[in-house]
Formats: sequence, structure tokens, C-alpha cells
Amino acid sequence: MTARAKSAKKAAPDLCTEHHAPASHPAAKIPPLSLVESQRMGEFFAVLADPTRLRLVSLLAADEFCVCDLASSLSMTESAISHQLRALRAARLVSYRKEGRQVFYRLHDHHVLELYQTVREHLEE
Amino acid sequence: MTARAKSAKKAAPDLCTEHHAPASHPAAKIPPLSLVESQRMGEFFAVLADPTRLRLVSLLAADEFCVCDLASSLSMTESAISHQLRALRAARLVSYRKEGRQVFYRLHDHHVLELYQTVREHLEE
DNA sequence: CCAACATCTGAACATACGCTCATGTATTGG
DNA sequence: CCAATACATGAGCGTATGTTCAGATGTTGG
Repeated sequence: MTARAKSAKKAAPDLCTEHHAPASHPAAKIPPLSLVESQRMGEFFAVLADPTRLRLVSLLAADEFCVCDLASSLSMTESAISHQLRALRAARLVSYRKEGRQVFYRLHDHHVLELYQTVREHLEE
Repeated sequence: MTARAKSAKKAAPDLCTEHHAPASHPAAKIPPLSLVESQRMGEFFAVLADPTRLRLVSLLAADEFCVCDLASSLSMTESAISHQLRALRAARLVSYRKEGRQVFYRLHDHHVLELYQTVREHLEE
């Protein structure tokens, strides 16, 4: 299973023993992600891995909106939208501003807008 | 529930009727994502929303590796790694090259490397 | 205060996802 | 040919996730 142990007694020597091919060709030598780093990064991408949340981001990329209008724009319940905005808030992708009964949401900063636009263009092929 | 219908007969007029606040302040007017567009974009982010796949990308960001070495580097079974490489392949995030019994994987293009590095730096705060 | 509104929250259910396990295919050396 | 190696694949299981539903909190106008 592991294919890590050295060959038994005959046939097919273990040629896969950490000797990768050309040895070096890419950019700088960046250390691989640790387990916790990969988990943090995974959680970040996971927030953007949902159609509803992405549509919310796409709306907020144009202007600021209250929960009610966001729900209406996507033809979804305000409860569902509120749940998703909570996730976007926890990931610091959006900020909000209370005004009376309403809560207006907007993208947290320009990094979010840029990431969204970059990936959108990347998929427009 | 929908809060879309006009007020009944008295009290609390429907102030949330698509009149968002300042009206305009951000960048250009980009149309919101359609349902299918958001699904495609969501699937793309979903591939990057897993710790194992991110660690694979982080390894392939430095060099090209065969499945066996990738599994060994992450202390996981070759089966698990093969399953994840399949997902990365389907998303066109990695390419591969067969050499005898081994299959060497690498990042598909520089866009992948740039996206990975950008987000990594963004989380290093 | 009270009713309507705007939003938030917790529980529950259906679905999606990642790993393990067993098996299948392909390549190599003897 | 045959066995070991390298990788791929399908089924199955436990867990995570998004939505609905019911209800709670907070705000406003009469």
C-alpha cells in the first residue's frame, strides 16, 4: 500500500523513492503548506465555493444592499440570505452598517473585489 | 416571510423596497452572476476548498512530483491522493506526464501559481 | 404598548464530499 | 509469463454543509 518499503527480494525495484524528475524548474522555493495553514486556506476558499454566496458578492461588487433587497434580488428567503451573510461576515469578506431596522452590507475591502474579478475573468474563456 | 408585499393597513411602511442607500460609490457596473455562472465559479473555488488539495498545490508550486512521492510527503495513501489529483485534473489546475509506471503532476499554468500565492500572502497577516 | 417590519438564530433534514477498502489496469524486471 | 510496482476507480461510510421552518430579538409608527 505505502510502496515506501524497499523491494522485497526480486523484480521491479522501488524507483519511486523521492527522486522527482528535473529537480528544479519553477519559481522560488516556497515551503509547502502545513496542515493548519492548509486548513485555514481551505476554509477561506470554502466560503467562496457556494453559488449563493458568490451571487451575493457579485451584487455587493456593484453597490451596498440591505438583506431584504439581496433576498429579493436572488429570489430567496431572507433567512437563507442571512445565514450566508453570516458566513461571509465570519470570513471578513463583507462589512455591514446598521440604519434603523435595516442592515446594509458591502464588500469588506478592495482585495475581495479584486479576487472576485480576477477569478471571474479567468473563467470567462 | 417575503416582506415584499406592500404594507397592510397601518404602521411600519415597507421601507425596504429596493431603494438601497447612497445609490452608487464603487467601481464599474458589473452585472451580477447568473445562476449557472455562480455554479461554475463555485465549483472552481470548491476544488481549492480542501486542505489536502491545497497541500498538493503547494508541493506542485515548487516542483513536479509523482503520485507516490506526493502521498509520501503528505503521509497519506496513494489512493486518497489519486482521488484528489483527479479533482484537480478535472478543474484543469494540474497537468500530468506519464513516464513508465509513474505519472508526474505539475501545476497547469502560471495562473494557478499566481492565484495560490496571492491568497497565501493575503492570509499571512 | 402593540403590531408590522427587518434581521438573526437554532434545530432538522437532505445532499455533497473525503477517506478507506477492495479491486482493476498498466508497466517493468527476471 | 509472472510478480511487484504505480496509479486509477467504484462502493460505502461518517461527516460537513445549505436550505427550510419556527421562533427570538430589535426597531419603528400610531
